[in-house]
Amino acid sequence: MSIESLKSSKFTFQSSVHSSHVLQCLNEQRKKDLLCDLTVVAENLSFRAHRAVLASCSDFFSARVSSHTTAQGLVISLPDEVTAGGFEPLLEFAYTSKLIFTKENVLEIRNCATVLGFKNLDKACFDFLLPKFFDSSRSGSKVQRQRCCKTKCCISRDAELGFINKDDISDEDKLLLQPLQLRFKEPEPSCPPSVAIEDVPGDCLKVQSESNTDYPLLCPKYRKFQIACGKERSCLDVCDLETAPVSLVKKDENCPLPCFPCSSNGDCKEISICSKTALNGDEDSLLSECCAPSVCGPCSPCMKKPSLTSCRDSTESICVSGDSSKQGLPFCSVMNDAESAVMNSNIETCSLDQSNTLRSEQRSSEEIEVAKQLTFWPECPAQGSPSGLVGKPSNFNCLKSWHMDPRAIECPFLQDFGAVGAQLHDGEGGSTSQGSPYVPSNQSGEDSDSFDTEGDSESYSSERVWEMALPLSVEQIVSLSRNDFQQMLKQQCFTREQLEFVHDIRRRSKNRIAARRCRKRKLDCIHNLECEIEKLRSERGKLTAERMQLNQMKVKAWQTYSGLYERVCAEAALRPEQLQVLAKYSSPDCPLSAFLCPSSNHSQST
DNA sequence: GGACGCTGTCATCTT
DNA sequence: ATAAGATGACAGCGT
Repeated sequence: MSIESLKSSKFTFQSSVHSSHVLQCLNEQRKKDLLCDLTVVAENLSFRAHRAVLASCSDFFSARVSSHTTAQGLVISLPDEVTAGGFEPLLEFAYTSKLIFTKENVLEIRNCATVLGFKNLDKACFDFLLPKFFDSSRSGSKVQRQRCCKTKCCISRDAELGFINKDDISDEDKLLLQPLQLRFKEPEPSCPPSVAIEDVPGDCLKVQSESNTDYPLLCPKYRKFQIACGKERSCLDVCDLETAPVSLVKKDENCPLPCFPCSSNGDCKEISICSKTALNGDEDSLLSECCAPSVCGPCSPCMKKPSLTSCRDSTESICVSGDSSKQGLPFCSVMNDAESAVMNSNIETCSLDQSNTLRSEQRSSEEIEVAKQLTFWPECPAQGSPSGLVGKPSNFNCLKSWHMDPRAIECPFLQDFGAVGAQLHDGEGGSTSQGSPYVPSNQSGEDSDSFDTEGDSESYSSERVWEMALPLSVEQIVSLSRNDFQQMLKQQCFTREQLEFVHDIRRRSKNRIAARRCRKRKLDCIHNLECEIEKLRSERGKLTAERMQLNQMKVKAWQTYSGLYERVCAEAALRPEQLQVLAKYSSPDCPLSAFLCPSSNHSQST
């Protein structure tokens, strides 16, 4: 395609975050009851909403809303079978794409979803999920799991392998299981439904209960601190807030701080399902959006493949529409994740043309030419390569140079550091990190010494990530579970240098986080011990005062009884030998003894 | 310029 | 065997 023809081409900018932003704004409006034009009544509760939103999610609302022309004040009473408890999560889902449910209410929600004709949920979610929840047929072989971290690990591993049956899990296990990211076994390698119970990078999730001595579920690693800090420990100590995925934060009324959904009774099982399909309408991908690391190939079908970062991912893509009439096929080139990682952005390359190999050469040069027409594209060699666009060194170079252009910093595409995805081939181009003329000389190559002493290690790591042309961010390298990480390494074609770097980044980042946790625990422990010391001091003061008071009372009582004894003995006119016998069988504390030998006993009692 | 606190990293141990 | 996390020790940096 010539430059002239490209100049006459139409360009399309497609933002995949736009829709989620819009939805988010709508949700905020709903919460503030702004621009809401619909009241939904379920049982005795009413919910405000935007009719357009509900109509777009639900057949029921679509039918009901379209039959009303009232501009304002439309009130829709839901059928009796739709409960408020079942509807509310659906309403949340309509505005957030996330369905939060428990094992207890999943059936209720499913029923409501069915009645209301909630799209994207029925088949993709419940039909898959419910058997996992309620099928007890697969529970036979499960062994009794140990509590604490090992439980989590076992469950995590089983869950990742898809062998888990939630019925097999004890309440404590559920507690541990809940924040994990479960991926049930996928029947098909492509586009399988999955359930996400999102992952917690932290460790044991048992929050200390009121009893304070309830340690059994704690990880032994934490037990020392837990025991040392005793009662003062709170959920904050266990929950790693720094790395907690927001979407799984449960609002625990017992915990003033946002923490993972743990409760003292061990009964926590809220599960969050993220769905992009509410935005893109891809029903099949409903549950796959929250799961395993996967490599997105260049073709549209693979867009359904699980995306590692889908729960938080926001992607931007540039869609360059070529002249389809000349191409013979629709041509949509979206720069792929490989490049996107290089640019710390999510610019995908995907061709609707299944035979993308043929066109990739054209596309690479075309894209460069097209990009040149965008004002922020700097000069770069328009090299073609028959090996395909993805991961081609020429494009990397271009993209790198683009990234390094100061103007590009303002480019919204470069704001996100997100997507995992495209394959990064190191074929004929070799390592893109080696000898790239676009990499600043002071940052190229291995410079571990300077790395260690860089001021901002994390940002430096991020820089290195794109220097190394890695298709994922530091955050992703660190936050991947072990299995996911291994899977990712298998799927990516890393050079040895890249591999070492990824491992290095992961190790150091994890250790950095661990060191922070460790220091925080120490500080918390010190603080708690200080509090404990204060408390003990205060308690000691109280006890000392109490003891003095009791002593005074004792003296007073002794004096009183002493007087009474004296009177009794005097009135009884006991003879001395009778008094001796009486004293013999009296305790030394008895006033009679003092009466007989006042000096010794009195001084003793005081 | 030294003390101090914070932070990242490494080495080592435990799980 | 391997990975992950915890933690002591050390070093660099800023105040």
